[in-house]
Amino acid sequence: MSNTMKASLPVIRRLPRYYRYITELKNNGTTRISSSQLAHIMGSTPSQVRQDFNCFGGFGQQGVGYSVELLHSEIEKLLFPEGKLRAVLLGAGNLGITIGNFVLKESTGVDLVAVFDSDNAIIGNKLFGMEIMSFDELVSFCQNEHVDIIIACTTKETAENLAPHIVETGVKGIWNYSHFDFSINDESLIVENVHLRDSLMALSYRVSHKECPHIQE
Amino acid sequence: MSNTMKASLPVIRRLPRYYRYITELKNNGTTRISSSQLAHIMGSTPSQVRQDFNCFGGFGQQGVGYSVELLHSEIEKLLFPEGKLRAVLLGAGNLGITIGNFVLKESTGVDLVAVFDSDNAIIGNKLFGMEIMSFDELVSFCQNEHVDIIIACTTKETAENLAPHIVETGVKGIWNYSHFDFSINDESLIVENVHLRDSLMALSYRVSHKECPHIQE
DNA sequence: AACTAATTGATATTATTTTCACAAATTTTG
DNA sequence: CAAAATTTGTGAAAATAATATCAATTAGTT
Repeated sequence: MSNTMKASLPVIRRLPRYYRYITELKNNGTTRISSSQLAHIMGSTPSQVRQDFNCFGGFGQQGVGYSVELLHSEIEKLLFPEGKLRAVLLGAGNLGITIGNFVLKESTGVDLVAVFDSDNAIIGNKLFGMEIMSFDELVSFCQNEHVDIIIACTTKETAENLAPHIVETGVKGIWNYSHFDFSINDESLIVENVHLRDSLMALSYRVSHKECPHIQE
Repeated sequence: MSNTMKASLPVIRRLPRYYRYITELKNNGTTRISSSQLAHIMGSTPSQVRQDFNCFGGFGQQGVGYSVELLHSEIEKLLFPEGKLRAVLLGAGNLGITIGNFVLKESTGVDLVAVFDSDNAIIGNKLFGMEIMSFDELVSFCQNEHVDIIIACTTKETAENLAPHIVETGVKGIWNYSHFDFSINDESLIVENVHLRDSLMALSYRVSHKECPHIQE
């Protein structure tokens, strides 16, 4: 039955939103939903909803719709098939602390297991109940403790310096908040960039060019 | 000469990255660059670079390439055509403080002019040298002080409650960190979502399905 | 038990985005 | 100064993504 081609990046990026809304529906006590209802909530089209789910074999039943319970558990399995991922935080500054807090309190599926920084003044201090470690210990820690992802909240320069060692750590992905673009974006190491400045600039462009994008010649 | 069709969203989202790298080149003292060199830095193709710039009329010279100086100033004009945007921060919690700091210290083109929160315990306190105001004052402040964008760092619930009043404020855009999806995403009000949880989940999916996306039937 | 309405899964079509190909313009070289 | 080497701008082609269509399936109704 299952069609099951590889899901494209646009589809993957919609999965968390499906999960978000379906979790809400589940908590509401809704048990069944149609592609059109879901499309309405998502601001997309019924076709897209069905097409998206069919990338993974299709979770619905013709004539009936989708079971919210089933959708929820299937998408959860897609997002976190191997249980929780183990993450380490690089950079215990303002941003690092905020993101670390977020991961600890508001994220599903990811455990924060260590914090690293370059500043000798704070190494050894406790953060989130963990001792802040030196970057010197990063590679061996990751190798020994089975770390899945690195959360990079450092400066551009620090990220740049660390980059050559990242491959040695054996991690599978980087959640990157630094202004440095980790170029190793192949199958062996996936980089998810959260470039706040870029996002703000894109908003600025769109806000400034709402009407009158450019004069047609 | 200028082709000048409306720039598509993918093009707009690449603009800040161009700006980032071109600023670096400019600071390096590089004066000229070709589309292939720039493509190499950006991890894209020469064609795409040229096509992108041609959305805005094309900044290059045949046989020569692009002037780094000119590219920099032209893209800057595209991103911030009306000078700095005026922004207000909603939510003075952990995330709000971090993002506010970021805007004050690391962003180009955006000024933070006020901070709002719902918590009576902190209203009146100073943050970034500004008195934290109550949400009750939001609409009138925005109307009187010509605010361009709202930075939403509140809870989902607070964002949901505020949503109906956002149109009244007259702002042109929302930089949204809340888990609430502002649905009014039309020409009159542009929403740029920074859904950290979604981004982390997308990373989780990609990390977990690196090899073996799904078995081809 | 047959008929109607609803709804998915799958295929086809359309739209969008990226890449290719080449003429036009410029610089460099012999 | 002509020829060769670059390199952009632009229109065409290819690839990708979104939407529409419709047969197949199910639930409900009379």
